[in-house]
Amino acid sequence: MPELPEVETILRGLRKNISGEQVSCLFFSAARVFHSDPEIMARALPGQSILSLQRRGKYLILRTSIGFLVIHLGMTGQLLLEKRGRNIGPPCKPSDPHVHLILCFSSGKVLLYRDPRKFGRILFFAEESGLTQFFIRMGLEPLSDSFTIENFRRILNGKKGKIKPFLLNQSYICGLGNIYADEILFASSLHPETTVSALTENDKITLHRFIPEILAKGIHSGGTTFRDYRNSEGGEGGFQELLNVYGREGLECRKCGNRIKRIQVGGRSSHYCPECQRVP
DNA sequence: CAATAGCCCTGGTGGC
DNA sequence: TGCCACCAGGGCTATT
Repeated sequence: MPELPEVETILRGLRKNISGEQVSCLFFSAARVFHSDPEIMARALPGQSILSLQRRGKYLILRTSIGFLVIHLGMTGQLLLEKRGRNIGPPCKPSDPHVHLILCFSSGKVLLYRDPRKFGRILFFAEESGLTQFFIRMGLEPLSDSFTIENFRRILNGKKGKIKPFLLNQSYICGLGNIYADEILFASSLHPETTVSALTENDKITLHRFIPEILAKGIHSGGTTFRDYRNSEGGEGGFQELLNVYGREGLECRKCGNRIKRIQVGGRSSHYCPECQRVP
């Protein structure tokens, strides 16, 4: 499940490898991952160069002089670089049925979008205004200067739900998913069912500190490979070795030795230590 | 407006 | 060994 650290790791890999590359040809499948008409994108992109790459929450944005290619990896999406596609026959048709987009570059490099579960999404915006409109409801970027304690307090203010669903809501803070949300709550010693309205000022300060800190650690480790995640070069991340609660149900808490529990909160499984994370 | 339930989708898993 | 129901979960839509 690619979350902010995984998307950031992919972004850095792509920046290194396809910045300035010119699209020579492309392939797209009929999968429902395309939330914009892929024909328009397919007509626009050949001949264009990748001018820059950015990330917004869990979205990747590839800018060309003719428009913006926006990609979300969903649950199982992968962006993979190949030197000169072994499984791509001319012009560029995939043998892997899970590959839904291929960008071939003039240099011979190839970028594949692969997504077995098809929860990902690909969009194309010819105008920057369309891009801006698309991201208008996105929340605070947790690793940007806008993630101040004042802004964090402001988005928490008046919320009635539990902290775990709050952290997962992309219109409040963008980029967190189930893994990092659980890890942030463990680091903050907060039970996932704590109501937002019950958070003390100290809780808020602690959360505000650990949200960027845990995400930065994830990026430093190259992301978390729990199952499907691979970086753009096909490699695995390292943060799964450092997880304290996610995926550790029944195992001993690294801090206190008690058994890690798993419960459903807001329809999502939540892993926590009943000893270290106080009951609300 | 805010919170929540249901839906999409397929590979892996566990029970028999 | 084979079969199959079941689960994971990001983000959107519909509902309360």
